[in-house]
Amino acid sequence: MAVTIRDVAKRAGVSPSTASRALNGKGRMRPETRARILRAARELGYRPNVHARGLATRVTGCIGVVIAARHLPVERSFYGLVLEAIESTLDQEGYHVVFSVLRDQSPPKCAQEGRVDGLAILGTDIGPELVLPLRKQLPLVLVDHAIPGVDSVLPDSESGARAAVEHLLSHGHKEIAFIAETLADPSFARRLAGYREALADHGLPYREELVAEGGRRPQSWRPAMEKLLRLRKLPTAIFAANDSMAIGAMRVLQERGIPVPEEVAVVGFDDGDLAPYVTPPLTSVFVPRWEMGEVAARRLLELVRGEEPRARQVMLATELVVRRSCGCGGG
Amino acid sequence: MAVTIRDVAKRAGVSPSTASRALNGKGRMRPETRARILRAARELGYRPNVHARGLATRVTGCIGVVIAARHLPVERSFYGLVLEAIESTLDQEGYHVVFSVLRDQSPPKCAQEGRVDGLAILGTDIGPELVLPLRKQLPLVLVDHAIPGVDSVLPDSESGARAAVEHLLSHGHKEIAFIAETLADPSFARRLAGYREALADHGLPYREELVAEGGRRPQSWRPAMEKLLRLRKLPTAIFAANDSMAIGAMRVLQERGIPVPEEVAVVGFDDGDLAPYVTPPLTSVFVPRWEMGEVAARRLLELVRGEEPRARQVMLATELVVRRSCGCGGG
DNA sequence: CTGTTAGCGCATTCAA
DNA sequence: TTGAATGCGCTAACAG
Repeated sequence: MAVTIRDVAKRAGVSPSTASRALNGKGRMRPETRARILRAARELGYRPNVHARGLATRVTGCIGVVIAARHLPVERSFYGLVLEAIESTLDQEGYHVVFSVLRDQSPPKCAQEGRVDGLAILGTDIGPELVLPLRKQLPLVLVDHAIPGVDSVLPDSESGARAAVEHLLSHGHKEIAFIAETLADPSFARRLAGYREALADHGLPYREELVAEGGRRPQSWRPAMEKLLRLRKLPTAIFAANDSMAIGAMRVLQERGIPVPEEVAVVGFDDGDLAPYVTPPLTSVFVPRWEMGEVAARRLLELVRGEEPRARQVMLATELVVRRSCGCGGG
Repeated sequence: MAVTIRDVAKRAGVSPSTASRALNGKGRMRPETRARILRAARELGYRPNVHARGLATRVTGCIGVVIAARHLPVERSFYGLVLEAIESTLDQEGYHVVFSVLRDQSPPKCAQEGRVDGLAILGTDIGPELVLPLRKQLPLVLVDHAIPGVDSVLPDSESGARAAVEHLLSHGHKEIAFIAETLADPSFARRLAGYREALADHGLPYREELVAEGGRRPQSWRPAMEKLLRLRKLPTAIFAANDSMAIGAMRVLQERGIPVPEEVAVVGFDDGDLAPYVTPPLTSVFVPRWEMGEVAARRLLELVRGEEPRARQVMLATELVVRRSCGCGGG
C-alpha cells in the first residue's frame, strides 16, 4: 500500500486535514508546523493519489490532445512538433497529456469519460457539430483551425501565401500555379486566398487552370502535377500549399528533365524539416509549429484555471524562408 | 452535476451495487434486470466517474508511453509509428495513452503519481538503474531495448544487418563500410554485430577503418562520411545503421559527384517513409514498427490484467527490401 | 439474484 | 491555527 496523507499526518503529529492544507499551501498555518509536515512527506516519499484528489476536487491534471486519423502518421505530420510543444509546456505546469487519435466523428473518449480537464484539437477535420457540444463540457482550444466562438491558434496562412507569391512575382513570374492536397481543408483554402490576393494586388488574373488539387491519397502531388503538365504552356512557377506537395512537384519536374528552378520555380509552405535538405533546397513559408503548441497549451491552462472565459483567436506570424528552389542564390 | 450510478439505479429501481454489477458485467443476474439497468444508463447518458472507479479499484485505464527527449522530434523519430500503434491497440481495449517525454533521468511523473497502470518505454536511453525500480512499481515493457528480466519487444537487428550485408556481398562487394550515428546505442550496436557476422561468415576481415560513427548531432552523417572519404580507396558499398544515415551518405556522395549505386552502393536500415522516395530509391531493412507497438501494447494489457508475470523478450523479424541504391534494378 | 454496508484517499466544510 | 466530520462516486464483501 502506498503512503497516504494519513501516514504523513501521523508522522508529523497532526491531523490529515492539516497535512492536506500544508501540502496544498492553503490557508494560514504556523510555519514550523508546515515545515514539519513537508519534511514528513518528503521522508516518506509521499505521492498524493490522483484519483482521490480528482474525486474530491473534480480536477484531473490531464489535458487531452486529439488528432484526426487523417494527419497520421505523426512522424510525417505537421502536428508532431505541436504535440511535443504542448507536452513540454504542460509538463512544466504539472499537467499530463492524454494523446488520442480521432478515428471517427464521435467525441474523444478521454473527454467523455472525464479523464481530462481540457482538450487541444489539432487540425481541421473536426467540425462545429462535434466541437460546439464538447466546448460546453470542457475548455477547448483548436490548433490550426478556427470555429467562431471557440478558442483557437493558427498561423497567418494568408499573409504567408501572399509573401510567397509576391516573392515569385518579384522574380518576374507571371504564370504562377497553386497546388494543394485539397482545398476542402480550410487551412489550404486560406493559402489559396493569399495567393489570389497577391495576384490581384499586382493586377494579374486568377486562372482556374493554374490551380490543381491532388486529393488526400499518398503521393497526391502526381494528379495535381498531371493537370499542370497538360497545359499548353507550363507555368514558370509553382506555389504549393505545403512542403510535401512542393517536394513532390519538384520530383515530378525533375523526372521529366525540367530543371528547378531554372525552368520552373517552386515554393512550399510549412518550412518543415525536409525543406533545407531537398535538392534544390526548398524556399518555403515558415510556420511556427512549436509556438502554436505552446500558445495553445498556455491558453488551455488559463481556461482550466477559470480565467478569461471569452474566446480568443490567436494568429501567429509566418515568414518566407528563401532558399534556392525559387531561383534565388541562397542556402 | 453529472449523472451518477445512483441515478441510474434509482431509475431502474435497483440498488447502486446491482447497477454497478450490471454495468460492469460482473456476477450473474436476471437478464431483464440487467437490460433495465443498461437502458436506464443509456437514457440518462450515464458516464462512470473515472476517479471514483479508480479510487475503488486502483485501476486507471491509462498506459504511459515514455520517450526519451533524444528521439524527438516525434515526426522524424523512429518511434512515431510505434506510438500510434500503441494508441490504436490500447484504444480498442478501452485504455488511454499518457504521452510523456523523458527529459532527464528521473522517473516519469505519470508513473510516480499513479496515473497509469503500466508503462511502455521507447528507446534505449533509459537505463536499468531507472527501469528496475520502476518495474517493481508497475507493469512495464521496453520497446526497441532490452534489459534482462524486463519485458521487451525489439526487432531482429542482427539478422537484418546480416541480410543486408550478405546482399551486398552477393553483388560482389568486398569492401563494405558500416556507418552509424553512435555505437553507444545498443540497437545500432546489434546492427554492427550482424555486419561483423556476415563478413566473418564469408571469410572477410573486420576492418576498423571501414566503421564510422557520426555522433548524435543533426547531419551526423557528415563526420562519418568524412572518415570514409579520407581513405586511400573508397569502399564500394556502405551499410548504414538507419535510413537517415544512409540518405545522408548518398547526399554526400552525390555532392562529390560519386554516382550511387554505380561507384558506391548504399543500404539503409528501418525502411522508413522516405526510403522509396529518395534518389535512387533506398534499399533498406524493414523494421515492423507498427507491429512492435502493437505487441508491446498487448503485452502490457496482459501484464496489467495480471497474466503471466514471467518476463518475456519478443524479437520481431526484419526483412531486406531491395530497391535501387544497392545496385539492383528494382523499384 | 439482489440490497446493505463500508471504505478507497483526499479536500473541505464547520467547530473548537 | 488546528481537528473532527463529511462526502466526492464507485466497487466489493457480506448478508439476505
